[in-house]
Amino acid sequence: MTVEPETRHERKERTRRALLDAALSLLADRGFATLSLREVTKRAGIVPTAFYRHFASMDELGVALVEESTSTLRAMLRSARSEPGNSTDAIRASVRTLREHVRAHEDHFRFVTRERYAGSGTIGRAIAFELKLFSTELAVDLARFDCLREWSAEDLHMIAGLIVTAMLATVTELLEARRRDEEADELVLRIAEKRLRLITLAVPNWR
Amino acid sequence: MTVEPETRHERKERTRRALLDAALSLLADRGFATLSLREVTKRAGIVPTAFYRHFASMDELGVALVEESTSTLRAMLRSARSEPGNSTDAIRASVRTLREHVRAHEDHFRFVTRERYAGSGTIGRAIAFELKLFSTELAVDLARFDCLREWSAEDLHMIAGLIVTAMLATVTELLEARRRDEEADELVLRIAEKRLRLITLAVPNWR
DNA sequence: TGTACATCAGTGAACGCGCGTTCACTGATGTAC
DNA sequence: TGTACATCAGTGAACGCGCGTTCACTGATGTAC
Repeated sequence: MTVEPETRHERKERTRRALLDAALSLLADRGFATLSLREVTKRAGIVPTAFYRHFASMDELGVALVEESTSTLRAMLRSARSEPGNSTDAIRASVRTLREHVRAHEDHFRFVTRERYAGSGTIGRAIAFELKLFSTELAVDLARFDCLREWSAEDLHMIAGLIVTAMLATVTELLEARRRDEEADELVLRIAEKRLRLITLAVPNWR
Repeated sequence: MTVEPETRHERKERTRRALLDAALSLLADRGFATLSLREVTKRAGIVPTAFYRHFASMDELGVALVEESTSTLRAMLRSARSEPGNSTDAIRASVRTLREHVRAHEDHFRFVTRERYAGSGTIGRAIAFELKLFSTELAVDLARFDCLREWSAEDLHMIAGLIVTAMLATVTELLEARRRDEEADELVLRIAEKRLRLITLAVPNWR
């Protein structure tokens, strides 16, 4: 086993990563606002004062977590886009995609769903902004469907918002249905599918 | 102006009320977990140690807030129940009822929507439990409608959950649309009505 | 390649502060006779 | 009604602790020649 040479830059990046991971692991059952700088550095294995080599404040670390998390969300949206046009299949596939991504990045999804309403600080606003963007992108996607082509912008945003809200509810349900409990997981997915199906069934009757 | 005589019990009750109100006002833009006992007692106008004459811990105060808030929620459900059977009118009336109750008890609604996902402590669990109960009661109400009479229990709970989720989203939107901004308020209500209408339109197509 | 200097991630001591909780207390209200 | 004692909401001093932030530092890595 040879010793990997590591540049100063690489080492710094590794410590930054350790700080972010330390924060994420501490966030498993608490809100971001209750995290202390000393706690995070302790778990990351550095001295408190070294924190400032990476972030000016805990708030700045929080913003970095939002950025990471939203790029996870975006990756999910990209996956979901390449799915069948048939609505029943699309729903099925979307929900499965959601499950996969939630399981692969539980900490990011927990962070987003938990901090969304946690306060009125920088983090909450950043998350709200990203989710709004997310909903808007979904509205654009929906507009491509034949049956929705003539809907007004407001109505498209309304339905996109409803879908995002329903999906976020599913995310928190998945996070509560503890990993490995296959049965609870499947129930959550079945209800999630039903919710989406209900929404699509309403479309032909609109107006 | 005569001096009101006050029993020891009345005085104690008044201080307890002051503690709850102090907490609620501090919760306007922060999470419950970030509140300190000293801060709450300071705002309530008593010395920190006197806190223990009323609650064994901040957590116990939090539970008292959950109880208060859920009784506010129940009062709202009761109002909503005495509404017209016609679905369009019922939706309109429900949304207006929601607005009224939110405006009358902003602090309770903010507390519930914010602490719902805030952590995994006693408070979050108590709120989740109450909302589940709320959703179940709504499912029972829905079962009385002709068009939903033959739905399975799972499907009724699914639709009730969707409605509760949509309504909670409306609550946070109302809390964000600052009081007095009549225009923003009306927009929120219009979208809220549309969401509910969309859900009801799906019903005849189910199965 | 070798040397001399600059950079900078991480260290460790120190600071003042607000925290939750303990304790013995005060003095007004309540109760028993 | 008057007195003597009990209750108990609220007080104030004190404690040890973890907090964020400052500062001068160390020593390995990077750079210029």
